[in-house]
Amino acid sequence: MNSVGNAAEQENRDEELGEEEIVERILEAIIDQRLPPGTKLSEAALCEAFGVGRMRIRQSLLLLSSREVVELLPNRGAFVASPSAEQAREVFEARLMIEPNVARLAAERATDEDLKRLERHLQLEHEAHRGNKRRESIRLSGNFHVLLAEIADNAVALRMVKELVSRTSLIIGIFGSPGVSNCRDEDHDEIFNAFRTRNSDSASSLMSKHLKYIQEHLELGATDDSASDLVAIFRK
Amino acid sequence: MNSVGNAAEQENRDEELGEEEIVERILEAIIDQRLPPGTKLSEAALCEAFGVGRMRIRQSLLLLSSREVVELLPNRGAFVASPSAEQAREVFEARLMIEPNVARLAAERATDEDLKRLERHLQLEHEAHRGNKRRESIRLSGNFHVLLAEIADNAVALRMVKELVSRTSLIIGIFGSPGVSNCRDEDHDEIFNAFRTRNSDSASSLMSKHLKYIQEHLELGATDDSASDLVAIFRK
DNA sequence: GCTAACATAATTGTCAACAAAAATGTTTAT
DNA sequence: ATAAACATTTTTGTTGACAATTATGTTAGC
Repeated sequence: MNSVGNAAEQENRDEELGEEEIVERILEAIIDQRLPPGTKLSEAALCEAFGVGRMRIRQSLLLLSSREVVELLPNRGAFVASPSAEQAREVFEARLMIEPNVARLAAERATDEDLKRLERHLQLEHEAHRGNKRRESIRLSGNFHVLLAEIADNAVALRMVKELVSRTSLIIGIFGSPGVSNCRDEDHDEIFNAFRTRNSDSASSLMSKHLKYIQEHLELGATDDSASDLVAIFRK
Repeated sequence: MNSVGNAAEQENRDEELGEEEIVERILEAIIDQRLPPGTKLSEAALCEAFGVGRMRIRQSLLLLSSREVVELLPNRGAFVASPSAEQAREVFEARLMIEPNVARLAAERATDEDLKRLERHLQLEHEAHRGNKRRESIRLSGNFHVLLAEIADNAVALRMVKELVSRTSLIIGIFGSPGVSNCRDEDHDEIFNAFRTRNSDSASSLMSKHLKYIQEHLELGATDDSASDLVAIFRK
């Protein structure tokens, strides 16, 4: 009926949803690419989808826009952000600043329990990869990076990595090669090996190479402006 | 009359204020320590102060809370955040991840015009320092770091540095030695010299040392929880 | 005099109606 | 037939009133 999602109102039994949950749900859908860049997020549709009042939705969209994952145009409404090539470069530049350091700290601080968590996670990644389930694969790939930030045990860095990973999902959706899953899990495996041997320098530099690899396999430089996809699509 | 500010309604002539401006104004007051940590930000007072409706204020406070500079307690209202010692450590750890890299990039990318801007800024810092004007000094010290992020020309990093600098102002207000201004401008001068000679490695490592210096001159480890300041104050 | 229960006031959270703007569809004139 | 002007519908933005919760002040009981 509406384009946002047909899993509506299955959560009505549990009283009401907080805005934090709504943000998380929408974010998840964006990361999974069920909500591709440019999608209109109409307030009415979201109200029905989550069974909440307009105010909640409005706050949630404002929060999402503050994370740069939703664009809020005055009197026009909310849209899933479609990052430009320039923004994509900035996101990766920022990731290269932060995540090698996060990986280093995580390698230093990981407990045995953390290593087990990582191992379980990598198994899931492999299964999703072998099963050729693209959505699941992208989601888990991103989650690996978030998991490292959790292990690094720094809430500030965690928030930043979460935002950068979300935006990267959008970037891959726009500039990524259609068939290929962009994080190859061999890279993640290598990083995990550095963790097992407590080689934090190695973890850091491997993360650096990994991010550069992802960026180099994007097709930046082409589609200049995101004015409207239609004009780009229908000119040969 | 109200505790928030007596410079009320001087902006009514220019139609209305957008939430972005309100956020910026409140943020500025927090950075200047005119709004110390823990201050209640009542909606009604802010409405009067800025001459806008309650919705604008509500949105602004939500935005500020998403930047971790305002704490939003359900049914209790908004308060200026008072970071814990643990959070302070996390903020500086994050700054140490990001800002040395920002300084390196800025040193590589600075135009002649940028160098002039930096020089002018350092003059202002010196004047504020000599004039013993603490507020202005803190504000300008923070602004130096933001200025580097602008020169580095990365919007993502700029946003992060802005947030981290804001939170650092709160941290200094809580854990800083009362009399001393925490950024010594000699450090900033040295970093600027690295810029002049285009020594980006030096800029990076100087920034690292600078941040460590600031952190070491805080008194972390003491006041564990920020339950309520009063109980801590009135127990001898 | 001190504590607990109650009543009052103030503040925050929510909703529904209304206003404003934009997108869409229709008519009309050239 | 095309394009501009107008009307309609849809969607967003804002205001005000009301409900719910918390804070404060008062009284009653011990």
